[in-house]
Amino acid sequence: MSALPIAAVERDTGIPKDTLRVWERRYAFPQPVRDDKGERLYPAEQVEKLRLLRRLLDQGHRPGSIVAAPTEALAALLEPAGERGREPADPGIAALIDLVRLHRSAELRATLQQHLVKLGLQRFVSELVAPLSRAIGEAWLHGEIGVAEEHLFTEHVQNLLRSSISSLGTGSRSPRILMTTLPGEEHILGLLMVEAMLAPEGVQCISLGAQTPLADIAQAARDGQFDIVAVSFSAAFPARQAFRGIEQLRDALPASIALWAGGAALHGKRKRIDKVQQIAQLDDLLDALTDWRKAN
Amino acid sequence: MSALPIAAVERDTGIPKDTLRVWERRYAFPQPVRDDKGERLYPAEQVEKLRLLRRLLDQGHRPGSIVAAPTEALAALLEPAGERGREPADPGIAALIDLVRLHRSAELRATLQQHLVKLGLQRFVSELVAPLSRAIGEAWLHGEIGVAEEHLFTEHVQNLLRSSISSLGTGSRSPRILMTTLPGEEHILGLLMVEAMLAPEGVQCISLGAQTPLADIAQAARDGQFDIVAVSFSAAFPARQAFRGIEQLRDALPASIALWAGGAALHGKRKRIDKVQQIAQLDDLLDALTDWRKAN
DNA sequence: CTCATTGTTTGTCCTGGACAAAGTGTTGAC
DNA sequence: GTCAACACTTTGTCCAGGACAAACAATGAG
Repeated sequence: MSALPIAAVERDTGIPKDTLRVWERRYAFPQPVRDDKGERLYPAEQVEKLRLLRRLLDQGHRPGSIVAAPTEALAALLEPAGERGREPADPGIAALIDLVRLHRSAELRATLQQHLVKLGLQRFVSELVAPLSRAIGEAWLHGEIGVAEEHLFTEHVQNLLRSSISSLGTGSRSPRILMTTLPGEEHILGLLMVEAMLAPEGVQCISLGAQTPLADIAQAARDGQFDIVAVSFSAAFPARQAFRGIEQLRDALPASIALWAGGAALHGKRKRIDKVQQIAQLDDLLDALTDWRKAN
Repeated sequence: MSALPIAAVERDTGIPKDTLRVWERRYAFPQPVRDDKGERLYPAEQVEKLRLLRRLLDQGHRPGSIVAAPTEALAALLEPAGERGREPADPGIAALIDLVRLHRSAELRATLQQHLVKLGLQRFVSELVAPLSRAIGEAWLHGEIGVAEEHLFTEHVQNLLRSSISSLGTGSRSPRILMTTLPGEEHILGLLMVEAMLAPEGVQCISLGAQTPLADIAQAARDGQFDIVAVSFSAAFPARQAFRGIEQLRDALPASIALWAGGAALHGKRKRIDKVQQIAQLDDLLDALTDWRKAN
């Protein structure tokens, strides 16, 4: 557990091998030990710093100014965002985060269930789950919770959303929507939130889960006579790759099928793509749906 | 859609860039075109052959004898396995596969639901879902269904299993089991099947979903006072990597916490690891559970 | 301030070499 | 004939160091 080979570091941090080597050459960090074969072995604390760097890059920092900096200076860089962006957290959300942090599975589930019943599915998603996931993401960004806790949270919410959606039964009205994520995007919580917003409106939502290759999406959309294809991107997904993927998918789809794209990766970027409906917020989904139904 | 850069081919086929280049050097295949910057562009039909090669490798063929061979010869190689291994398929399973192939979502769901009610959760999993997933995997291997259809099937089964498990409520008896997959393994159907087998026995199952880093698993297992950690591996996961991961996880866990490992990746390999309970079949889970309860 | 131009940073790709681990085949003992 | 030990071959992954276009920042003109 003390030192990892380069392939493991790539998997754990999401930083490609090539980039790890070029950083070492240019910025003198990381500086892995070498084993008897001369291969790189990254000590745990350097991997930790690499994870931190990844977060900072996602926040918009540039490698030249942070890779070589000492770890303490980097930790400080995370703070401003914390102070600036952190609203006086909703007490309900703070309580839920505590449950996650303390591994109180049973209570977490019960509390979520309670909110769900009180708010109804759509408001539960847009008013609680969405800000809560953002808060969890931030807490992870600041090292306040671990990966396991984040996974635990995601699982519970997924279970809740899936069973709510299931109990609604298959929608019967148009449009028919095919939902999935592109290759490289494994997070499906966003997708489920979309489904939870739309299913109560009688929409026929079919999800393919994560990472469907472009060609297969297009094929399935035609075969299944769908009206709309919806894809979602988490904050962790590189924005450029997202836009490239959306453009390619738009080209692969017949003009008669609409393409909806949303998620944290697209926020803040003002880039627009022709003939693609970009969804900035969950609530916008309902407007987009109304528009579509008017037009068809 | 006509030619893909090397990074896209890696994503689509699962074959690493390094391997693609070394195959080109050694076996004169693939032979990508070069763009004006001198970078490789893989024509669609070569990518198709690469996908086929990937399937054959998973079946146990070796690169030296298949990479250079013409596509037609390779297609023929897939047949024998089909003829030899294919039992006179269970009519129920064949009917379900047809529903998947034809994108009959509503009927698929209804039929599955029907089987579930008839068989009960545990038999539904061990007698229907397990052989069905194997059959789906084979159908994909032989190109009879696409990625989208496979995803569709997985989603439906997941929804069904998750809501059944949810409706059981949290178990109250010991042991407490923490379930997840290791980094690189994104398939969680196996995990859900395990949970579905154990939850009716009153076991407290907590799932972290896919790809939890080793260190976080160990941490969470200690923090949550779990008795057992269970990990699963799909057929697509490379066996060597699985064994290495299991060994590392065993070392990271305190001796008081048991480690259970199972899944298609471990089948056929007779390798045993000390102090790890290897689960060959789903039914063995119940025996393992009985053993654990006797011993504790 | 807005837009176009120039300079810098940065990720990804390239070549060709190396080597250990996994796999295959052979030999010899029982 | 079966099994274990050995040598040989195959194969994936790593390495170094160079190159370049796309993204980004800085500068200057209208």
